[in-house]
Amino acid sequence: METTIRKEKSVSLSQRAYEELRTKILNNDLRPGRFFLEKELATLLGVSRTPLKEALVKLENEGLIKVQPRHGMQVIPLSADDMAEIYQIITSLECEAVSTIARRGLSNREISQLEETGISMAEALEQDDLQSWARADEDFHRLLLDFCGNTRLKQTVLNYWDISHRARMFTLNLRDKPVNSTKDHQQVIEAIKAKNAEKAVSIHRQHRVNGGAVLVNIIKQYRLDHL
Amino acid sequence: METTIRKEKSVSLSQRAYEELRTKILNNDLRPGRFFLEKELATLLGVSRTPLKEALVKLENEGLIKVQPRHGMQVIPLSADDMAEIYQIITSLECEAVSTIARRGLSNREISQLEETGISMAEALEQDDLQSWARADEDFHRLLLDFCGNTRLKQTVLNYWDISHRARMFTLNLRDKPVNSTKDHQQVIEAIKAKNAEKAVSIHRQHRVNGGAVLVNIIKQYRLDHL
DNA sequence: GTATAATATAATGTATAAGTTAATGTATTG
DNA sequence: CAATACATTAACTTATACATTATATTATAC
Repeated sequence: METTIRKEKSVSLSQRAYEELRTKILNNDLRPGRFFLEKELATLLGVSRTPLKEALVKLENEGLIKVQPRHGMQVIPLSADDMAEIYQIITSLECEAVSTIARRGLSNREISQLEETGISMAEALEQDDLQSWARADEDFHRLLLDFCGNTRLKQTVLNYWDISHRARMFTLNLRDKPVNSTKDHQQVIEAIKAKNAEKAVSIHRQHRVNGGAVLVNIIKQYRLDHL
Repeated sequence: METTIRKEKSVSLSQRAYEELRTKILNNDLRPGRFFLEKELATLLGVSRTPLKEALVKLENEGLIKVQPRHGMQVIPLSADDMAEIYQIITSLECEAVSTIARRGLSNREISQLEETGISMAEALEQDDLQSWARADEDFHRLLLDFCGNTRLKQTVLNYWDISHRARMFTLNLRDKPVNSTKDHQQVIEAIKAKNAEKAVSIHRQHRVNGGAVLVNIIKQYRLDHL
């Protein structure tokens, strides 16, 4: 508790503004496309404009928002085309990570960690808990990025996850039950165990291409052009 | 002339600070690893600290610098491992672009544009003009990114090009004459013409993997751990 | 009624002062 | 000589005042 307080005190206002704003964006608390003026946001976050501006520069650089001078900032709405672009990048880089891992191999401990996420996903499905399922699914993908060992690749993918997060969470309940995901993950793990990079990449790519297509189609189907 | 002045006037001080600082970084005008205090940079660029801070936030976000509170900012030195990481990402995303292009095909005009860069590269080699060669080489890669049509993928790759630019320019004169590059490029173009995505990707990947290995090896060989 | 010019307003850019805090220097003690 | 405590200095954070400029509103001319 005390360390939390102390840690909280050491975070600058600009860092706090950044984190709060980013959380609101990812939680769909700020309607995409709507403009928010600097003074509105400063009041909302309880800071002056200087730390707020710093936060806005970071978020714009990360592709989550766009600042239009004199009109304010807006959460960038995501179209189906945007999602297709983003998934193309995520797929490419994750496959690169999978390829690296499969060629190098993983320790038994690392394999266990991956398998545990599959168990969690299956349990979450049994309990009809899509939020837990999504977290376990993300754990799987994140572990792949961790094991790859390329910190910049991981950071780049995480950034694109952020950008697509709202759309992924928004459409979670609109998709069919993700029973295939667990199978795909298991097959990727098997291929990694066998050090079959080509197969691991092929399965993972198909997994991501399918997932991306589902998402893009939902956006088109529901005409959600302001996600 | 007047439009230049007017355009110049409309660029904010923070944008100007960002561009000047970025140019200095890419030109190796600021020694990597050395710290520069905010007030030093503000004086150097002739601005106050507010626009400078904004510039620093952007550059740090782009991975070109690191700001260490109370010590100032430093251009991030690049090690051989860093370059290996960066080239892994560039290679993966460029190959994704090549795959997309080769599967979709290019117009005759687009093919011509690519071939023109090969001509420029050959001419530059004849004249022993490595700077011109480097520009033509970059033109080739940039066109691939343009034709792919994924603006985020292009932006991400350009950002990593930026980060690696200093190392690439620094080592330009330390590498063997890049005669293979022109051949590789030509073969990629031929495979794209034939809509052979697998072949185009394979050649391009090998091209980039080789280029990356050369760079990484030069950094290791010359012990250039502060590039 | 429409187009244009003038004016007012509001949003943002920028500079800088004040406050906070971390780094450094110095003195003291064991 | 090393470790620790304290004082000083310097770097950065933050708030806000002022300047600039883009946008909105109003007035005027045709």
